[in-house]
Amino acid sequence: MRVSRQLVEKTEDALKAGGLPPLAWYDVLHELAEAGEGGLRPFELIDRVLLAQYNVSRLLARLEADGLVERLPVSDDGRGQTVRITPSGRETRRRLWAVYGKAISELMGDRLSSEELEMLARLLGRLRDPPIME
Amino acid sequence: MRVSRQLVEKTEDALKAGGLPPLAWYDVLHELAEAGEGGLRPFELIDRVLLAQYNVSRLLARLEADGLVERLPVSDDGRGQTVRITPSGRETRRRLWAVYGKAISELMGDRLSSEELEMLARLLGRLRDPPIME
DNA sequence: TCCCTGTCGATGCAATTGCATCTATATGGA
DNA sequence: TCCATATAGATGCAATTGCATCGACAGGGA
Repeated sequence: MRVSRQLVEKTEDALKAGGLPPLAWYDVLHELAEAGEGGLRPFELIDRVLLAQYNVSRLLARLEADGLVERLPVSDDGRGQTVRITPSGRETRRRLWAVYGKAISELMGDRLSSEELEMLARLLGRLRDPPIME
Repeated sequence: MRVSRQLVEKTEDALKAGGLPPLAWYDVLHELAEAGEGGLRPFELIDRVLLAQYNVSRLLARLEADGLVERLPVSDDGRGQTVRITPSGRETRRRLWAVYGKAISELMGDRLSSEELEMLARLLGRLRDPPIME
């Protein structure tokens, strides 16, 4: 817990220092970028990014207000919507990654060998729910 | 990040289900219990529990309002105070631990062997700041 | 067709967090 | 002694989070 807190905190600090939005924005933009032009439904986002429903709802509102995503009505479900990343959103994601990726390599890559990193990933994977056994 | 989020979330859920306060309360009560009758100054607490200063200040106010800690003026520094855990605070800590400890064994102890747990602790220790090299 | 129940997403309200700043005291130097 | 600076801790205000609930639509059975 302590380690993950420290890592997140330092990464958030680096983002703030660069005048960039928080890590959660990266997560969402990343998933949406992966999803491509088809976009994603908010409920799909929810189980990918480990944020509560109301949190996703509000984060999407902020992303939309900043022009980073757009919401499209979905034809076969009147309740829903599809969220798609915009070019500006891709650009922001790229800038976030420049800082985020750098933080990861400094905080992790530089401290552990690749064997150790793999071992760490394997052990943590076993703690995931659902567990990843490999 | 994902794993630690899940672990914290599940542990918090277990605490809530038991009508208990959040994990941060445990951390502080734990440190104060370790510190014994001498208590701790708030600033000492801050670097032990990885909470921001204003966060500690407010958490202590809540703990005091609940009668779990008491604040004593400190003779040789008029700005400061000493925070000491009360019997009721020790009791609460005990009840928190019953749930917290159980969560740890279910979420970690049951999923990894003791060799793996030790390996995990060693790897994470290397990521700490300051790093623990052993 | 008409409910009943379930799912999608939004939101009012209270609690918490983050940020900046403030007050009060301490400490060291001119 | 007096002042400048530093440290301990609190707090006003805005943003975010958590909780509960709501409104809207979907889907299935009577």
